[in-house]
Amino acid sequence: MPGEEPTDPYRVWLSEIMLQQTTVAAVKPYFEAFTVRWPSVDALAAASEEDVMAAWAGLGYYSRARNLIACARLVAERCGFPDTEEGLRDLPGIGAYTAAAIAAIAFGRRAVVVDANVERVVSRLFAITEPLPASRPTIRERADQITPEHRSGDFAQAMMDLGSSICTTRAPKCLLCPLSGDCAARKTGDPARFPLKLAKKPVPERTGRAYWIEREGPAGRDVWLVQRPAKAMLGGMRALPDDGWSAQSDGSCMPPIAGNWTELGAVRHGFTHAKLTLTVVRYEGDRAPDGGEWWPVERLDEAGLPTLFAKAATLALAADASQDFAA
DNA sequence: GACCCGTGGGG
DNA sequence: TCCCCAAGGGT
Repeated sequence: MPGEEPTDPYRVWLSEIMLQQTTVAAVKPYFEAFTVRWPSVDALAAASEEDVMAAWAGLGYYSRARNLIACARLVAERCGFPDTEEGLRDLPGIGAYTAAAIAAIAFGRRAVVVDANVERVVSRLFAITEPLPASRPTIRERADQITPEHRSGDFAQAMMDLGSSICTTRAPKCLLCPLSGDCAARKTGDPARFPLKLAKKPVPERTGRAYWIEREGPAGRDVWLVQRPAKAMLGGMRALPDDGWSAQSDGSCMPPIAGNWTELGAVRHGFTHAKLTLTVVRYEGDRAPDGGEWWPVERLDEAGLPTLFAKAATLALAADASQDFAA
């Protein structure tokens, strides 16, 4: 990966977007699927938004997928990626980190690449006692000082590898670390204390309901799916209808149509800033709601449901199965 | 700067 | 089980 073979800006960009706040293991199958299905930025630019969102389902942070499409279309229109940090920085979904990473790795520019790994390594190397996030400017300055003029992309990848495999958040493997002799945090005797961080706010508990509405359609069983509004949580994704729960407030418990509803159970799901208990209820009746679509239950895995609603669907289908068994 | 946005794995 | 957190960006 580092150095030798020419690095395709499209693949570098795609992998960097996918890797934002996401582990390599989680990204791998998605990266493979995307690059097979859309081998170039032009191919991705020509894809439908619906297909890309569905292909992203399960990876999380869905605004990345919306920005991915917008970015691909801009780049295709302009006949290629800009080859400077500043040019890249102006594209949707590309911030300071990603612009620096692409400029360095794909275009061989000198750039100071600072992600959470580099923050940790640098904080320890220099034993920076100011807590994050206030220490960011200092960390960036220090990172700039140790970034070489040439092959800064390889340097960045080496720093990130060091941070993810040796200079880990907990129990850093200092005995294996090539920097241990220079590490100020190691000299303090407690390197894992770095980087210092401000205490976080507690995560609220929320409750909500999801509605399972089934019919016997012309080609088999269908379930009613809706598309979530673009900007909110899980924005733009297909989902089961729900009662309007959010990270800020509980749902209303109001079903989308009147009728008999049967509680099937509940699923738990943790988001970054809220924990949710989602009760799944099934409609017993013959009316159809509006503002959505019937989706074949047999092909539900192709609907691109975010993990929360995939869990809810699994619960509903298991309840169906046990009911069929009882009958 | 603060807050919003998912998910899966490790300890 | 629970908590922490990861190759961040947008507002």
